[in-house]
Amino acid sequence: MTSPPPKLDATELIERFRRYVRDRSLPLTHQREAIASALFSSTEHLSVEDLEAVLRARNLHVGKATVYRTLDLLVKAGLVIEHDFGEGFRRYEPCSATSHHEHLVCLECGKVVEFANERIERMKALIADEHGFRHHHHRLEIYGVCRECQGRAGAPTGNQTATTRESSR
Amino acid sequence: MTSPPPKLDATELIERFRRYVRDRSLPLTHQREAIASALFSSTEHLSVEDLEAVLRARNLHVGKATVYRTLDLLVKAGLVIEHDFGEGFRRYEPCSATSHHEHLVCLECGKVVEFANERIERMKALIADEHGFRHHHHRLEIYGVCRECQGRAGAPTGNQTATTRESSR
DNA sequence: GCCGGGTTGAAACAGATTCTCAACTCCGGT
DNA sequence: ACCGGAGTTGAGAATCTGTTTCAACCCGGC
Repeated sequence: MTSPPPKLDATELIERFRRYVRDRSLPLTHQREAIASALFSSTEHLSVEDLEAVLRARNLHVGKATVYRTLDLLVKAGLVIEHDFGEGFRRYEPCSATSHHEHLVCLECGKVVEFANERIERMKALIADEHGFRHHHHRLEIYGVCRECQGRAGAPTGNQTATTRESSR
Repeated sequence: MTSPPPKLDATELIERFRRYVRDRSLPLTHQREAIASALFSSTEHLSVEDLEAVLRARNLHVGKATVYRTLDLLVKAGLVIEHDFGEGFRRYEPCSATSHHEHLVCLECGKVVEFANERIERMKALIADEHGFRHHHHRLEIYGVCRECQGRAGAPTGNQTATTRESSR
């Protein structure tokens, strides 16, 4: 069984971001703090739209151009991971403390469940080797229908009940 | 050992497409034949832009809406596989005769190498199961640097133009 | 050849992301 | 506190991929 990977503390991430920005003599603006804080305070895979909603809820006005620019900065700083689940837009996730993890995505409700698997990790290194590639990173996403959604639509299979809800769009 | 997965013959694929269309009482238009033929005659992972270039080179004029619609049809027919390598657009590949395969992508030159791995295939089914997901499809891409590119410079000193693979998206 | 439903293509549209550029902010030096 | 300049911001325009619209057109059965 795979356990839910705990995230780094939001405060720790913010601190690292401040350091990153300062070390490069870049200005630490209110907008940057607001965006980083909003994103780090979540454990979901947020879209830009989601993020803007969080900021609005905090009564902060930040232009979308700035949101995109700051996200790029956070990715470059290695504090945020960018995902593309094939929805036509990207999602962003605070950098996890645990090693690389993969994603199960429900095609019906968009729920994303994370899992880590040591064997897959090893295997992908092996395969890269086998083909003479120096492995850099990889992406593995499994798309399917989660238990809850199987209960609803077409599947005549049993309708067992709830599992933990991890994230929804 | 993974061997290069051979494609189905272009003629065979075209024939299947004709059958698919006919069986559904859909009209077999010149545009559909042209698009299918253009795509099937390639073993690459073509973008819509690539495909339009092939059509132009054959002096065929097909509207882009039709290209997109026909690609959807081919995917539905199971004769073409749609890929999203996170570049901001999709690529299409004639359906291979072999089972599902994965992709190794070189970050330097953009080369794509295909491989299949039975164990990964099994493992992903297992993981989906474990989380109560009905598996639909998945995507696994390993990004790294191929042997040829490792031979060349690694430092940011020189700078070959070679390939511009700097996908900002 | 006629007819009718499915198809086509140009252009409008839609959604995500990037670009433009004048106004503004951060921050180190004074 | 004040200045100055480099870097940032934001509103909107622009871009890019992909979809929708709709009148004209083609395919295929009769």
